[in-house]
Amino acid sequence: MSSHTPTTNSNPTPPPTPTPTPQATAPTAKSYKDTLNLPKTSFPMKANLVQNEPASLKRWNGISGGVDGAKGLYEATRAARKGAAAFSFHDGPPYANGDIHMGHLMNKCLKDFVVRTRTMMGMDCAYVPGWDCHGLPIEHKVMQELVESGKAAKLAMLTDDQRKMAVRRECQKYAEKYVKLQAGQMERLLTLADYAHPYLTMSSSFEGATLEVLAELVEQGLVYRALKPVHWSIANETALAEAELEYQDREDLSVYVDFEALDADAVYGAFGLGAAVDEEDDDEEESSEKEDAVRVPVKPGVRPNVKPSFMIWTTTPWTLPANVGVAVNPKIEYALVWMDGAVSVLASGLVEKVAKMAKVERPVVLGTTTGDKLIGLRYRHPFVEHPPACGLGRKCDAQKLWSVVAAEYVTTEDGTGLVHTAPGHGEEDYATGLREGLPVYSPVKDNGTYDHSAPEWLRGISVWEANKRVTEWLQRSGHLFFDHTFTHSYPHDWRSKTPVIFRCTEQWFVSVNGPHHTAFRGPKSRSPEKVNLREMALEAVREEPGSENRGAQEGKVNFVPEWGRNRMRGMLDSRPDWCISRQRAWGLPIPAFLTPTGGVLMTAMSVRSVARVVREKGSDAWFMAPPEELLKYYDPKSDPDPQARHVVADGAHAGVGQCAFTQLKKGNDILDVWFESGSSWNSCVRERGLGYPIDLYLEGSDQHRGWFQLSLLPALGVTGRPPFKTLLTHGFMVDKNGKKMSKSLGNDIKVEELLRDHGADVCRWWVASLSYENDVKVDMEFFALAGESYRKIRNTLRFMLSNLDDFVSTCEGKAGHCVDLKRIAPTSLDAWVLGSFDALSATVREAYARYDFKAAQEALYNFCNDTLSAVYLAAVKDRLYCDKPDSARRRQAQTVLWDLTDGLCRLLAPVLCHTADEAYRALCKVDPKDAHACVHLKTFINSFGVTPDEAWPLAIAAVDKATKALEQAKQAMGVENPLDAGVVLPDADGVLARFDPVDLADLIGVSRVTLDAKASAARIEDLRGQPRCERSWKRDGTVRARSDGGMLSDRDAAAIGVG
RNA sequence: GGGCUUGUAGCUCAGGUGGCUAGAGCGCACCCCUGAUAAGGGUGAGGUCGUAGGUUCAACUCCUACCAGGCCCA
Repeated sequence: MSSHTPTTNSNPTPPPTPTPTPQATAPTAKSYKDTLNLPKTSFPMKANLVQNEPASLKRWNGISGGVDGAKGLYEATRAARKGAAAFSFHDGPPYANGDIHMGHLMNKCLKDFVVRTRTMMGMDCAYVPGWDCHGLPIEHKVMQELVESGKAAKLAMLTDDQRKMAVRRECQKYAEKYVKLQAGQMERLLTLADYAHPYLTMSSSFEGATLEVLAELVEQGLVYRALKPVHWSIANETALAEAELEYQDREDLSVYVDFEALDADAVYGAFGLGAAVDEEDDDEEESSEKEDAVRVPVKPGVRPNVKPSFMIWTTTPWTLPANVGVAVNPKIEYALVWMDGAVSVLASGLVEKVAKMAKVERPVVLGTTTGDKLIGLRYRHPFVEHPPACGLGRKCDAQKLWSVVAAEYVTTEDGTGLVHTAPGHGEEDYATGLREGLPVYSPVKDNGTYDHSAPEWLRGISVWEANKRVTEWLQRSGHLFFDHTFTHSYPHDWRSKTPVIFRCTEQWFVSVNGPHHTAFRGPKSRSPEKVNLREMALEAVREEPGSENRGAQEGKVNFVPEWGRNRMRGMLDSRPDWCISRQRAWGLPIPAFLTPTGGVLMTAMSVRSVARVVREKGSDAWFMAPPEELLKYYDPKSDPDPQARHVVADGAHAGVGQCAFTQLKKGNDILDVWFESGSSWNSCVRERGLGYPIDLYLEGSDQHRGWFQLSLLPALGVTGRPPFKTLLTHGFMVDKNGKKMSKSLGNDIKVEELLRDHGADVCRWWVASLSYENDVKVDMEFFALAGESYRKIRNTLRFMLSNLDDFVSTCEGKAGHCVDLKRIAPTSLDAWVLGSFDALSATVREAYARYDFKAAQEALYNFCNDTLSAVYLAAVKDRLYCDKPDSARRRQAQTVLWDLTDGLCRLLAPVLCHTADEAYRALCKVDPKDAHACVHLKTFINSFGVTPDEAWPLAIAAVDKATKALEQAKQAMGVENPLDAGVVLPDADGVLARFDPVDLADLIGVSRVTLDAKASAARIEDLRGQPRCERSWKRDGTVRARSDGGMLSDRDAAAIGVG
C-alpha cells in the first residue's frame, strides 16, 4: 500500500520539487467521494440463473400480442413478423423416450440460435417442435413392463387386434409422458418454439398426411412388395432397418466345405487336365494314360483319380440348406489343389493360407485357371436333394441351380475365393440370385427355426443350434474340410441386443433403383423420362461446378459443412431399396388388404381413402374397424389401378374373381418409423402451410443416412424436389479424452446437473462457443470456464448499466438526456466506439447468417472484453465519475453507453436470452411487472451510422505503444501508478493533433498527453512531483488549492462549483 | 474392412490457391488499481504444427504410409 509514498528505490531522477505529496495531504484531505457520480445499478453481479431463468420464462409466457390473442413470446414474435420474409426451419423429431441428453442440449441450442437470429434479423421464423412417437424402442419397453406386471399373460388371450390395441394404448401413454417431459426440459433450455402446438408422429393429422405421402409413392409405382432378405430380429420377430442395427463382436463357427463336383471331367478339363484325351466321362475308369499317377504322389499337371470339389467358406453354416450356387470372380486365378488325398478348387492366392490353417503338409497345385472357366460347372449339394421353390412370382433357371456363377464382389481377402451363395440369406447373394435366375429360398421361420422344407434333421431347430448340427453333419458325410471358431463383428438388434439373421420375407419396399411393378412416371412437373429415386437424389446433392453462392440453385442442396455432400452422396450411391414394413403393433399401419385368393389391394386411391379415416379417427381405426369401414370412402369403380378390378364395395354385386370389402383381410404390417419422420416435410410443414421447400434442416451427422436421406427420398418421389435447401450437421459429444460418451461407459454428463449447477445461459454460451461441425469434447470443467466468460460479459453490461443510473433515454419521444449521434465529433472516443460497434454488428450478423455461432460469440466476447472493458470504458470512466453530472461530455458518453448496451443486448439475445433480456429491461428501467418490454421482440441494430475519424487506427496504435513504454518505465523509473505519469507521443505528421489530448491520456490511463513532432518514440514523464487532484487523482497541470481548501483540477473544481 | 471426418501452445480453436520471428481466447507467471471490488487493467512465458517417409529452392499447408479418435456402413 505504498504506491503514493516517495520513492524508496534508488531512482536516478527523483522528483525535483517537494510539492505536497498525497501522503502529506492525506491526514487532512477532504474526501470527495461523495461528490462523484459513482456507478449504481440494480443489475446484480451475481446472475443467479437457476432461480431467475424460470422467472424469465414465466414472464415471456405471459406476453400477449399473438394472433387471435394467443399468448407467449413465440406467438408475439410471429405476430410481430407477420408479412415479413419467411425463414422456414424444421425440427427433426427426437424420439419420445427418456430424459434429454447432451446431444439434445447441443442440438436444441443450435436450433434455437437459428430461430432467434433469423427472427431478430427481421424474418418470420416459424418453428414447430416435433417428436417421433411410434416404434420399437417404446413398444419394447412397454412389453417389458407388461411382462413384469403380469399383464402380458392376459393379453395373450385376446384377438390379434385387441392385443395390439391394448399394447398401443400403453405405448401412447408412454410416448405422451416423455413428450411432456422432454418439452419441459427443452423449454428450460430457454428454446423458443411453438410448444403449445408440437407435431407428434402419432397424432391423427400427422398419420393421415403420412399415409397421403405413401399414396403418392404408390401412385408413382415406387412401392412394391417382394420377397427379400432383410435383417430379421428373431427376438422381436420383425424386420429391422439399418438404423436399428448395431454391431457387436460375436463368436461363430467358420467352416470350409467341399462341394463335390457333378462332372469330374469337366472340372479337370477346365484346368487342362486329362480332358483332351479322356473324352468318355467314365469316372470309374482307372486313369490309364498316366500310369505313375496312380501310385506315386500326385504332381502338377497330372490328373489323379479323385473326384474334385469346390471348396467354399462360410461363417454361417446354418445358411447352407439354402445354398443354391457358388460364386467366383471371373478374373481371379483359381487352382486345383491336392490336399491330403482330396482335390479341391480354390483361389490360387489362398492355397497356402488355407493349407496352413488346416495343417495340410504338402498341398500340390495340379493346375490353375481363371474364374470364368469355372462358370457353369455344377456340383452336388452336400445334403439337399430336391430343388427349392423359386420364390414369390419369379421364374428360375433349373440349369443354374447348384452351379458356379460369376460375381464381381468375390475377392481373395479371406475364405477360399468361392462364395457360398444363398439369395434368401444375404444382400449380395440376393442380387446374384436375381441376376442368375437362382431361387430366393429361405427355409427359416419367423422364430428362427427351420420350416418343413428343410432337411428332416433340421426342422424345428433354431439356426444358432443348426450351426453346430450342420457342421457335424458335414463332418460325418466327409464334406467338411476344416472348421474353427472365430470372433467377428456381427449385426445385432439394437434393442434386444441379440444377433440378427438375414432372412427372406415378404416386405414392402420403396424403390430407389427404379420402376418395379409399374414404370415410374416421375413427378408431374418434370419430364416424363424414366428416372429413379437414386438418380434424383444424387442429382439434388450434386455440386454445381462454379456455383459458389449457396442456395442459388433450384432443387440443389447446400451442405454445412461442405463435406456433408460427399458423405451423403456415398450413402445414396450404396443404399438398397428401402424396406418400409415392420411387423409390430405400435405404428402407422400400411393400409394393404389381402383378398381371399392371396391378392393384395393397396392402390393410391385406397390408401388415400384409408388416410381420410385415419385423419378422422387416428390409426387406431385400423385395428378397431372392419375393412368395409376403413374403405368407406373408397370406390373401386373409379380407381384406375388394375388391382381395383378384384374388389367391389358391395358383395351382392361381386363378379367373377371379385371379392367384397367384407371378405378382405387387413395386412399386419406397420410403417418403418423413418417413413413417418421422413414425411414430416409434408405431415408437419406442408400440413401447416409453413412453406416448401424448407430452408434448413439441422441435425447430427448421423442423420445423413437417417432423417435427411429418408426425408429426401419420399419428398423427391412426391414433389420432385428436395424438401430442404440447406443441410447443416453437427458432430457428436465425446468425453474430454475424445472417446464417445455413453451411459454404459459412465462418462456421460446429465443435462439436469448442468442446468442446476450453471443455468441455461451458461450452457447456451458454451454451445455458442463450439466448433460444432466436428466432435465436441464435453467435460464438467468446460462449463465452469464458460461460466467465467459469461460473467465477463455480464460485468461489462453491469458496468455500463451502472453508469446510466442518472441517465434518462430520449426514447419513444420522451424528454431525456440523449445527445444527437450526428453531432458527435469523428475524433471523439465516442465516435470510435460507435464505429467499432457497427463493425461488430456486421461481423456478428454475418456470422449468424452462416450459422457460425462460434465466430459471433468470439467477436461479442472480444468486444466486451477488449473494446469496451479494457479500452472504451476504462477511458471514459474518468468523465463519467468526475464530470459534472449533466455536462455535455458526460451526457454524450452516456448516450453512447445507452446505445451500446441496447445494441449489445440485441446481438447477445439469441444466445444469452435470459441475461440479455434482464440487462435490456434494466437499461429501459422497466417495471418488473411489465412483461412486454422484451429484447426478443426487437431486431438487431445494424449500424449507428457514426463514422469515426480515419486516423483512429493510428491513434490506437500510438496508444498501444505508449502502454508498452509505460510498462517499461514502471520498472526503470519506479512509476507504479499510471496517473503518476504523463506521456509524450511522437507525432511527426501531425495526425494525432486532431484528437483531444485528454481522450488520448484517458485511453492510456495517464494524467496527461502531449505531442512532440520531433520525437521518434513515446516518452514517459514522471509527474510525481506535481500536485494531484484530490478528486480525480489526476496530475493534469491545472491542480491548485481551491476555495474549499482542497487541491483540485479545473475540471473537478468546476464540477463541484468551487473557485 | 469401406466411405466421410478430426489430430496446431496446458485447454478450446484461427491459420484461401505451399513462402515473413505460426496467431487468438482461456489458463499460468509477474505487476498495477482498490471510486466496476467474490470486480477492473497491464506485461510476459508457453508450440519438433499426431508419427514416419516423399515431392519442392521452400510444407502446418501437397502426396504416401502409419498411429490415435468420431460418425455411418459392412
